[in-house]
Amino acid sequence: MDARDEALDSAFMALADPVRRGIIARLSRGAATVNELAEPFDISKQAVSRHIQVLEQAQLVTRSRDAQRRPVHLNPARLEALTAWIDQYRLVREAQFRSLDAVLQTNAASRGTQEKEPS
Amino acid sequence: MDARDEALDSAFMALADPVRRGIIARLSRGAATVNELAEPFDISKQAVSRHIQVLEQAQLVTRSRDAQRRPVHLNPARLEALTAWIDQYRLVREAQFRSLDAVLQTNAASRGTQEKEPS
DNA sequence: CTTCTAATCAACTGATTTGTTTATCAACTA
DNA sequence: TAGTTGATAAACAAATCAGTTGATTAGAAG
Repeated sequence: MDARDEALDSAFMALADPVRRGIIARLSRGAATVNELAEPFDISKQAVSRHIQVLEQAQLVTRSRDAQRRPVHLNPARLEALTAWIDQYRLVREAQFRSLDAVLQTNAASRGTQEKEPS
Repeated sequence: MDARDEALDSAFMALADPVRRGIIARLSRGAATVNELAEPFDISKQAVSRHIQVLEQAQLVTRSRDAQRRPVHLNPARLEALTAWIDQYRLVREAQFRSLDAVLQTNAASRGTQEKEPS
């Protein structure tokens, strides 16, 4: 059992906010500063700064230094970790659905639709 | 700009909890009842019931009826929607990294490692 | 030194989340 | 009928989160 993974906790939580997802979307086109990232949103720069801290703690973004600026960079590796977790279960289920399809095709609806667990 | 998507809000939020991720993991091996899902956790069945409601509201799971039981089923389509969102940005960034690699190889480190923010 | 800019810290408020316990509902069973 | 089981609802406390405003650090530029 995984499910005791704080990295997944913080990463999924970080993406559960439209502002933070907007920041991710912006960063996919290149690094940006806090002021640049805050511009499209109707909240204070302090609020955006804390959103970025949330993303940074989740390791979805990293930060560098350029004089008094602190550009934010996307970290695709963490995003990949999330898709890996999801696919781990999504693909299993879909494989089972495909198997079910195969069984139904093989049996060719030979018996009456007896369903205890409906699909 | 998407980022105003409440379905993504609720889905990512739902996965930001180890109990709910454990439920997803269990359901990837087949449907289960609340009591079965609650068994591995050290919290009350009521708490698990509400976790399932969170997953249901996020449309990550569905429920059917079997007498007084209410089996919970995984909904792989929603999981796929999450990977689709993530990949939308992850792949862009990784493509840019590959392009950067190509540029670096072409230039063959001809100039000193000058890293500013290419704005 | 003084001022401006980029960014963060601190304190506070209101809303939301997570868990508990108690009580209730609905369907099966004896 | 009464009793049992599966599941939920309601009310509450503790913790956390998202936003605000105001003050503060650190570096750049005058």
